[in-house]
Amino acid sequence: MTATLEELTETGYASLTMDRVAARARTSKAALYRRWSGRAELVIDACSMHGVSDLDPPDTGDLRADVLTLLRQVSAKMTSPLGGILRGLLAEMTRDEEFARLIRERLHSAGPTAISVILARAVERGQVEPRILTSRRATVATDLLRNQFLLYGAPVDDEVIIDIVDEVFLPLVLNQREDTSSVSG
Amino acid sequence: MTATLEELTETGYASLTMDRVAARARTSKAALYRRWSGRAELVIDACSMHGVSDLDPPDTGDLRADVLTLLRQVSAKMTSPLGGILRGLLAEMTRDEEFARLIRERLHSAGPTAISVILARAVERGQVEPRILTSRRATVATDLLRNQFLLYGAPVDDEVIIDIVDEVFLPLVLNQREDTSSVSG
Amino acid sequence: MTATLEELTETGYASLTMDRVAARARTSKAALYRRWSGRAELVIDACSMHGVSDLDPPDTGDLRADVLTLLRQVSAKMTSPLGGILRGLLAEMTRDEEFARLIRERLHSAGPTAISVILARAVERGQVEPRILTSRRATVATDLLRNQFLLYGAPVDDEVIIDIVDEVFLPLVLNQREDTSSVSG
Amino acid sequence: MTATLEELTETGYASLTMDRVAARARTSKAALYRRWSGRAELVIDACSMHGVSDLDPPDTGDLRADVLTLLRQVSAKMTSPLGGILRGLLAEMTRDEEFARLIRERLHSAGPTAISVILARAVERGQVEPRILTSRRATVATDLLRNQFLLYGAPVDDEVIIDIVDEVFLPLVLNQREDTSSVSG
DNA sequence: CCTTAATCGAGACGGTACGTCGTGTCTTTAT
DNA sequence: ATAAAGACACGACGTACCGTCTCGATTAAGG
Repeated sequence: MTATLEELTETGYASLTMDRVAARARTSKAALYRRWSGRAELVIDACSMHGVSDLDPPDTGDLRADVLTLLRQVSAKMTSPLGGILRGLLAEMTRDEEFARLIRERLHSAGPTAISVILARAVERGQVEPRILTSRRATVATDLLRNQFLLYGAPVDDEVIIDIVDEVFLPLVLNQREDTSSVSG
Repeated sequence: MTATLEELTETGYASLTMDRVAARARTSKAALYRRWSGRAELVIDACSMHGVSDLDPPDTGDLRADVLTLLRQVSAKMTSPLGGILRGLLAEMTRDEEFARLIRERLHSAGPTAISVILARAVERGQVEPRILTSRRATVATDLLRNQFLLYGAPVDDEVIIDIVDEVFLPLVLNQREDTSSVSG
Repeated sequence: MTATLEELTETGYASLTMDRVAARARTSKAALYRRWSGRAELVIDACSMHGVSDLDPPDTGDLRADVLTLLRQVSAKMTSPLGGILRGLLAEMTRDEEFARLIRERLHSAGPTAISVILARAVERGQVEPRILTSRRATVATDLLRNQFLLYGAPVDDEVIIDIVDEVFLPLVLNQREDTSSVSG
Repeated sequence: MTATLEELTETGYASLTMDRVAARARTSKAALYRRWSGRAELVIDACSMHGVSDLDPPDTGDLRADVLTLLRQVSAKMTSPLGGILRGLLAEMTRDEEFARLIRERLHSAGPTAISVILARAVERGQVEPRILTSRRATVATDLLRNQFLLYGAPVDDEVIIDIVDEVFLPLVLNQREDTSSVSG
């Protein structure tokens, strides 16, 4: 619903109310509750409909540049109201497991999906070993960025992003030869 | 306030109300608002007073064992009401930067503090290079665990914890010689 | 609202609270505030709906008897919770002129209306001159009774009522012939 | 207490709070409660100390002029915060009879006292029969004025005051000869 | 002159009511 | 028959005063 998105961008997730969404949409609360069971569901749907967390994975031919670009994109997204939305939804995951699953599906697929595309290309170029794609190392960069955002807010300092990439991500995913040159060099 | 903690453990952060805390403490809402400016401040204080996020860093003589133990302790903590509290407070960090800072100080110091103690001992044993202590790599384990908890809830699967330690943490912090022996050994 | 009246009769105007009225009516405070802007408006409406200040003017064929009966009826009414209500509303007339007007319309019409009916019949019988009906003398009895109640409380002594009628009211409204016989006789 | 009077004139009786009086007097609420048992007592004392309801009975040599002047003085008083105070105190008379008595003594003596002085002089001049002094007729003018104020607020229209005097008061108190000359003349 | 009392201001306390807001459901209108 | 508009019961919010009570600090009186 476009009214929902407008409310989200104007007042943020915490201040969004069903009343206001209904009023702005020139409809009734009952209509909202017919389609969504509550605030969180409404917001999730509004976000995923609008492709809020969609990212087009950069393709520069260089893994490091790709990852840096991706993280900067994610950081920029979090600076928008989406940051507050993510916080709010994480808080509401305590309600039930079903709802938690829904949130994960709709909101947290973006980063991991994009990073796996980037990594897949690096694997094709021989920079990264294929087994990395299915390991925990694949999502370390986005995971750390998300953690950084949640604790320290957005935008994430570019130094932190570079740190995550050069100090943690690249040493973990680049294959041996690259690894040694990067870490010990 | 002990009444706050009782409410937190019984009904969780999301369901905690000032009215109930006041009633249980046999005091008045006014008294609560005199000391704390709202629900979040009250909870933060209650938690930090009670040392909710205090951890005694394990000391087994083995870095891997220490870290595994620590992460399991943190996971256990998050399984308690503290998990919901953390989620709620992260959501409320949008209010203002001052409040966000307060939350970071009171709640997120535990993990990093404990891991740095563990790492310091590993440095003394020669397992880890001193520069790691001040690098981003030091907190990678707790950061990833926190991220895992926030996305997937508690308790965190022990396999995930082991994965974080063996796939990410140890390769990043152990020096070359140790690295090969530990990971490939 | 019947709940309001019950509260009024049980605890009086001063002790009536919106919370209790809402609770007793098995409704919500919000519903009360939607219809009435505050305690006073609620009470006014409750009283006038229930015809609290309605009086059926006595018709004995004798002006003196009629007026005595009326004043005794009013005195009896004031002895009920209505007395406290009147006091409370008079105090709240300071709020604004609009509200003051409302109170006058709803609560103070009873006495004057009844007395004018009584006087009109006396006019038909030739006991009272028609011009009295529109003069200040018409309401002297009820005005003095009200003043007496406000200063000295209810019930008003029957001697006072008789005094008001014989010493003040009748000498003022009875026509010349009657006047001389009554006052100087 | 001067602070009480200042509060009364600035915010009126209804808005007067013990906290503010204490703050303005640079003293403590405890000190107030040591001397007075509540708001009403405090206000009564403050008023009677300051002679708020003191009136100096006019002496023009003419009963009608005296009474008109007196009523106009009273009306002027009621236009000041004293009007609201009177309303508030009348409302609080429901508390207990002892308190009601206190209010009557302190606040309602002014009008009646002054009018009896005026009437006494008229008796000396032979305009009024002595028995009037102890009858209900003596206070009719002030009683009606008070009633008028309570119902319709202050200031009381001068026409009303004149009406009370010429239509009600004088016909009741002037002796026969004066009566006919005054009313019909 | 010092000490002990008493008194004071300042203000926190437990309560209670306020009036507002948001929720999720249920009812009324008016197509 | 549907859907907007909105009333409804519920309950938490944060504020304001109430009247009481506990502090130190400042006096004042007594030793």
